[in-house]
Amino acid sequence: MTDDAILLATMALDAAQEPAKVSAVDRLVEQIRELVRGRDLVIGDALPTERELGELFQAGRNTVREALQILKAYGIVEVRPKIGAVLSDRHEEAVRKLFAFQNAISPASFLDVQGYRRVIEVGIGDHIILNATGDDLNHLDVINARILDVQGVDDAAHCDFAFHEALVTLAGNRTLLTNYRLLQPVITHIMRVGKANRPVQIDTHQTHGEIINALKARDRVAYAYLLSRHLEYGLQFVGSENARSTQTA
Amino acid sequence: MTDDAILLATMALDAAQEPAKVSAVDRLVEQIRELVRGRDLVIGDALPTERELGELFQAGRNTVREALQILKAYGIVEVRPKIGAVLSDRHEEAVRKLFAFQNAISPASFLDVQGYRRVIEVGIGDHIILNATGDDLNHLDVINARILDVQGVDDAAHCDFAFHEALVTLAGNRTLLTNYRLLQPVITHIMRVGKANRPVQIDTHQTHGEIINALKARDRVAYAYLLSRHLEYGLQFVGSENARSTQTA
DNA sequence: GAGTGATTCTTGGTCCAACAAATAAGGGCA
DNA sequence: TGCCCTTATTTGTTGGACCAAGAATCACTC
Repeated sequence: MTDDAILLATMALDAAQEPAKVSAVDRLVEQIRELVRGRDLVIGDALPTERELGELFQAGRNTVREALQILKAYGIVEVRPKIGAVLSDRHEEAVRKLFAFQNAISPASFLDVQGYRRVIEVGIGDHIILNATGDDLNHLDVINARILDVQGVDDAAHCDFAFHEALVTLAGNRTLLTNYRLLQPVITHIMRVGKANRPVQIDTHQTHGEIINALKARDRVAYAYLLSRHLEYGLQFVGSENARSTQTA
Repeated sequence: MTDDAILLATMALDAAQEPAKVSAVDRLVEQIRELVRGRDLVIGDALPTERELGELFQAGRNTVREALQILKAYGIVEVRPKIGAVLSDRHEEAVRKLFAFQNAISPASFLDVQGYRRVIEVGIGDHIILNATGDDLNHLDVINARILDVQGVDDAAHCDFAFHEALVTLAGNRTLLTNYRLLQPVITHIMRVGKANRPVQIDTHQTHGEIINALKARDRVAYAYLLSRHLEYGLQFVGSENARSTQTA
């Protein structure tokens, strides 16, 4: 945890590089964060009421509300009527939402995302083959089986993503997993489009199974081949749907 | 979720629009986004004033302001006094900031980040070797040369990152590049710590040069080896820094 | 005394009015 | 023309008002 301590300290330094231009709202955001840190509040604890915060920091309630809106957008608090603002653990979700927001403005092509996935999922093959236990791989089977039980396109897409997410989890790298999860909305959307054209739960389950078998056989070449083909397979369907794909993977 | 259904129904009666959020602020956020899309506004264009937005969407100015605070936190508008809200291109920066914020709460270890970088940077080797032109690789030389001209640790770290960023850029995948850039604060910090112990601009330049030469020779094995060693090389210094820091603390 | 229903009170959600600060815009002047 | 000053507009901030929803309290009944 020494790494984390240092990282934490410097991140704080990086964040505090805005000398001038302090609006009351920004000041309040920082003060509320300090309040949270100072009181050692944990997820689920409630902050003072808006009126109390205003009195505490000498600010109007509207100003407090604007600060809370920012904190809410950042996913650190969740404000419930009558209860007030409570500390939330939705920051990862907030990052995902913001990321999708950005993609909605300047959308990356499907091909682009699939290319990213290929680099990641193929790249972790070696680590999985060298380190994954039999139980790990059997767990993949369990997750893969779920796709046979669902009906709607949305659920199927979520099951599909859950499998790939489990795959990435086996890489044992938190940064990698966090980054991969960032693309969850985009990836599931790609899957939805693919599955909408033609329900392929059985095919997907089959292909996932082959990928798992390649891992069980510790065959890195087969794994990379099957995975690449799997990702490209979905592409031919989204290709007809979305003609915006210009990037090369 | 029955409450949501009821609320949704009333919203439909009220606004006759698609499932807008239950809050007027969230509704405004969406309406302003639609306004931007509908008018084909580009970066730098100004939105209507707060009062005009309020009149346009039947909302009070404070409500408009709360919506603008969210949009501002999301990095898609910037509010300037007297001018009003203008469209901004800071959304990527906003994502990075929020991502760093998340890391400050649950920080990943250095080893974790370096492992992520290894997967990415090694994984794109094949694509670079197959697709990069001579000019592309010469451009890497240009960027690499800059590290010899700088003095401070911070500048050296930024140059170092710029090289790796240029490397990832050659993968020609926007999603990949965006994700890599997300870790810029963390990565540059790792570099700062490494270079603080011992100024190694010349060594770094040398190693980067070897990596470029491997790419020029289209030698993927050498590229993967040199890059892996390069990333591990930095690790030993951050390791000693951690130990030293623990003793002092 | 326990349970239950009505009432009160607190709190967030929204809006308005007012003032301060900042600044773009326009007019006056050399 | 070019510069400076005034003015008007707009954001920044605050306080207050009201509403709706839900928690808390109290009164009533069994």
